[in-house]
Amino acid sequence: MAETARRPDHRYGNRPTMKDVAARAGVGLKTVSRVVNGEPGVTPDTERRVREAIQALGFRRNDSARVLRKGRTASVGLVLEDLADPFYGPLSRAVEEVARAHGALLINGSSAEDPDREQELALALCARRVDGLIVIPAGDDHRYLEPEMRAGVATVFVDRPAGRIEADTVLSDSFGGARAGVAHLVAHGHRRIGFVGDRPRIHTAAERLRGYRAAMEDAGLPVDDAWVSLGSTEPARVRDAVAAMLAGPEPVTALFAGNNRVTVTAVRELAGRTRPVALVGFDDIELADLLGITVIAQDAAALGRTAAQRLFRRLDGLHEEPRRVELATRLVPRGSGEIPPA
Amino acid sequence: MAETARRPDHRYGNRPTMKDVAARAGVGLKTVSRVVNGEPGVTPDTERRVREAIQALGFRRNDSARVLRKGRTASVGLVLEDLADPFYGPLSRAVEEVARAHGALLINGSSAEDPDREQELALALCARRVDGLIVIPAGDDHRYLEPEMRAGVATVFVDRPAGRIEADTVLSDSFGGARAGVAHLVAHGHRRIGFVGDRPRIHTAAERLRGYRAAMEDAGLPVDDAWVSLGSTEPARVRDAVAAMLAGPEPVTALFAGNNRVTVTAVRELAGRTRPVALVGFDDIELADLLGITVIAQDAAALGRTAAQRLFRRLDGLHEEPRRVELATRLVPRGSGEIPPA
DNA sequence: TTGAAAGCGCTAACAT
DNA sequence: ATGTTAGCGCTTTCAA
Repeated sequence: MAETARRPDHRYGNRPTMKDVAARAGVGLKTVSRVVNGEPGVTPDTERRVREAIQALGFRRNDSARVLRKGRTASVGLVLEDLADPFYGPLSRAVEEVARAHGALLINGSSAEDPDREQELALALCARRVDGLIVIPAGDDHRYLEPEMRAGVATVFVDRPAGRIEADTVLSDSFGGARAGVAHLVAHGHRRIGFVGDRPRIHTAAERLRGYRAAMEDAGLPVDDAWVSLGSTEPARVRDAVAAMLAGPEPVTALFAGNNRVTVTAVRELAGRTRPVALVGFDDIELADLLGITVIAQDAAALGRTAAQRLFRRLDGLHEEPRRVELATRLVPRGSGEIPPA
Repeated sequence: MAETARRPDHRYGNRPTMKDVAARAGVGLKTVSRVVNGEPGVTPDTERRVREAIQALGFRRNDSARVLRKGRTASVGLVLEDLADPFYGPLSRAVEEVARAHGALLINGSSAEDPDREQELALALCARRVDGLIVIPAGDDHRYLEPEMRAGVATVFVDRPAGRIEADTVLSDSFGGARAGVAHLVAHGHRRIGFVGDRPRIHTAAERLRGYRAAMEDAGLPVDDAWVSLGSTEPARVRDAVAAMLAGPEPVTALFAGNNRVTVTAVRELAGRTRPVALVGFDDIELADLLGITVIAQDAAALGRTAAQRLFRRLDGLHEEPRRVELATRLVPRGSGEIPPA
């Protein structure tokens, strides 16, 4: 009596369903559902039989089907720039912890700083019907998310603000941080200070440059165009920029590095030189303490945590105007920022 | 003529469905499906009308429903130890890149080195019907995954082997790497060498310790129990371990650090001392070049890439015995490992 | 070229 | 306490 497959076997390797469990346990489908979901109204004996059938068949609930019916996926999406960047690891982890506390899984992807890829990723996540979306923008126009947000996808932007739409946003105080860092260099006697940062269309890069200019202006210092260099954070580009600022008859005596990638390369470049050059970098870096690198530290985990908390508050039904939160940065003097002008 | 809601509005904020698009475009449901999925057999004019309706309604295909029907989710799960650990960032990113090349999304979660949490996460991913699973094990018994793997979830273990089941595995050569690192210290004249590693039930920690013992034995050197310390990688624990080995009348003259977390703390501890102590660490670390830290480097990205490639080959129907791949490590001398005994 | 009907595996609503 | 029915939004199958 050969039993023929009831279902085409291209799917899930022919996994058992609740129906199969019900048949085996000799109960109704809904009873299995009750046991699986821990709902009340099942006698201990029935429950035992159902559990045995589940065990014997190796049944596991298909959450895709569940999602389709319930309308919530218990998952949130995180679009960031590069999972491999040490700045985003703690941020992701913090988002994950909050999600976990709310019983949700985290789906994440890297935009690689490409606006098209950001959009493609964000929309793919929406198609998966993530309950919420946390985005570290690569692009500066997020109107493509409007239909999704109207349809109920809670969305929070982190690290950089949303472009051309209103949305919850959690940022670090890039402007204030950079201003404080540059002021610190000024206080130590520097007058020719260079700024090497990320591409200008990146919000944080622009803000930090603005902070630099503000601090210079506060001190009544002029800014020579040759002291400012924005662009890719590729080591070669940064190295060239640093070298250029240190060349010539009136080289800068101090540098402000716009983010962790720039700082790392700048430190390497300065290490090969004899004349001491002061340095303050935005973002803390592992082992910066041992190298004596003065930094403007921002709390990546707090950024992620704050954003995720906001997201889940929205999912819990919070209805209010989008809010913009700015987290303070902290100057950590370790030596490199306290070197006097040569 | 008030139009009443056809669907309860607790779901997806009442998103339009293909049915809605079909009604608006005045075509059948299947025609919409054809357009959305780029299937042939639709006249340009019909397609245009459908696209207009999609645009007007802000329709986006519900992939949950699609998954239910098709049986594949185009997503893979990654269970790792801690997304915030700089070792796992590049690994995740590499997995993501491969997944992306195959049109799949990545869902990842941290086990926090807790076997129960690893299992909970892995099974939650299976319930979501990820097509495949990449696991960096926290536990040492993975029989719980047997039903899932039989049901067709492709599974690859990375960084550490699976416990009590047969499965594809991608590892670094921890034994060989540690052996080479310790041999390097021996070659520089050290006879009393300490080993500080992670908890012994973690496979890589055990293998590296084995490599340490092998190198010592190769050199005909005895190993004093006081020179070996395995346990948590918490800074306090590591600091105490290092301090203990450096105390007493016959302190170690060199240290082998079992992983990146240990190395970082060991470097900090040694930096505060006057007597020079040689150090070789397993795992490369950012800025280790500037600090002159000699390391056994492993390629985290290659680990992730190799595992993901294996996974997708399985998903493409590869049928063969589970294989175990071991990637070579590389000794990178930078100074700390070449310090002679005090 | 197009569409109607069936059904993926589950849960909500409503019997019994 | 338990079961039956309908239907989530899509794809598959088959007919027109």
